[in-house]
Amino acid sequence: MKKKTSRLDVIKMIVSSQQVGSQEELLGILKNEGFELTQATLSRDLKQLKVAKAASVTGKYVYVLPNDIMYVRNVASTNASEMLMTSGFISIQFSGNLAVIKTKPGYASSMAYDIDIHNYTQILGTIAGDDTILLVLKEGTPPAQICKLLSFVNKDNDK
Amino acid sequence: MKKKTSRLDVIKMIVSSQQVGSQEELLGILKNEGFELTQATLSRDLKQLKVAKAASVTGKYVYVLPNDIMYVRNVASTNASEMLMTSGFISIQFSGNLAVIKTKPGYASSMAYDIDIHNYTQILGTIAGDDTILLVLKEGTPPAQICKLLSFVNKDNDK
DNA sequence: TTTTTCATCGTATAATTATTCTATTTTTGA
DNA sequence: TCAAAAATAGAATAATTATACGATGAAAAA
Repeated sequence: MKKKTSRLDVIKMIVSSQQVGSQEELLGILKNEGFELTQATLSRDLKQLKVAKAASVTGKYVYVLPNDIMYVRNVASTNASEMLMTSGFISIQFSGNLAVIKTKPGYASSMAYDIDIHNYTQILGTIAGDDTILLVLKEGTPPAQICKLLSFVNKDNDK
Repeated sequence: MKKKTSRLDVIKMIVSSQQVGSQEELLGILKNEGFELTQATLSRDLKQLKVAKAASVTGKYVYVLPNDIMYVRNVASTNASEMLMTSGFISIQFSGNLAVIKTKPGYASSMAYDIDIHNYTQILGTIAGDDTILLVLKEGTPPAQICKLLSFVNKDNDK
């Protein structure tokens, strides 16, 4: 009851915040959190939470929440924002599960390409004209998340 | 090599079109397709493909691809869909009342044209880039129906 | 050609995870 | 409250999957 659901919540938090490679390992972490349970119970918990074990880019198997199942974290994009920002970006607007990016003339297709190669799971695909890019977003993805992905974050001001 | 990559492709198609619950089971299906391999190799393949095993709504564990992409088998189907199947089709994904079709580079516009001329009432219109097509669907149209229209039907059975 | 390197894969086995069976606790309904 | 039903979980084990190791073959280098 109370105990179980709170345990499930903790499991979700652990799994989403660190790389857990086995149920034994997760069991140890839970123990530190004050949860005493066996591997059998944990297995049932994970099944209920629909947590999956998937290969990560590092070649290890880690547990992932159902929302992240398809998500491979490719973190080598520190310069991605720089690239985007310097390649004619003008604006981005959202409408439902679509986003429209305006660019300087001629910049759209190369910028769309830059977006494409990242294989963001939240962006199903892009179509570029000359100065406009249409992004089709995964359902339910908040605009802020897309902005963050594309590093269109407002770092200095809000106006 | 050639053999391995084609095998990986087949695995992707199988996993995306049917509910596979174990590597043994998948091994059997692959055998029917003419692939001889062991569970060890399959385990490695799945790791490379980043296929995950996750609990499904039915309470069973099934393998899932790292995204929602529906891969399609390239079998000749003699009708209008043959054209689609042989013209660079790669994958189709859905998001709300939109579908995004990925094609080989350069194939999108001709494929979109092929779709357009059918005047499907469930497809309001298409927009094509170089390797991506956006389909705007009539509201409420289930993805499966679109796949059927476009003859992306799952021919999953054991023959 | 010969050697080296690299990728692939099978065998056997280790490691991991799911489940059966049973016990205990909690909830429900009268 | 009390009995029945359902939920929860542990122990043991079955089932499943990953991997160490060695073998093989193909490509690359010498």
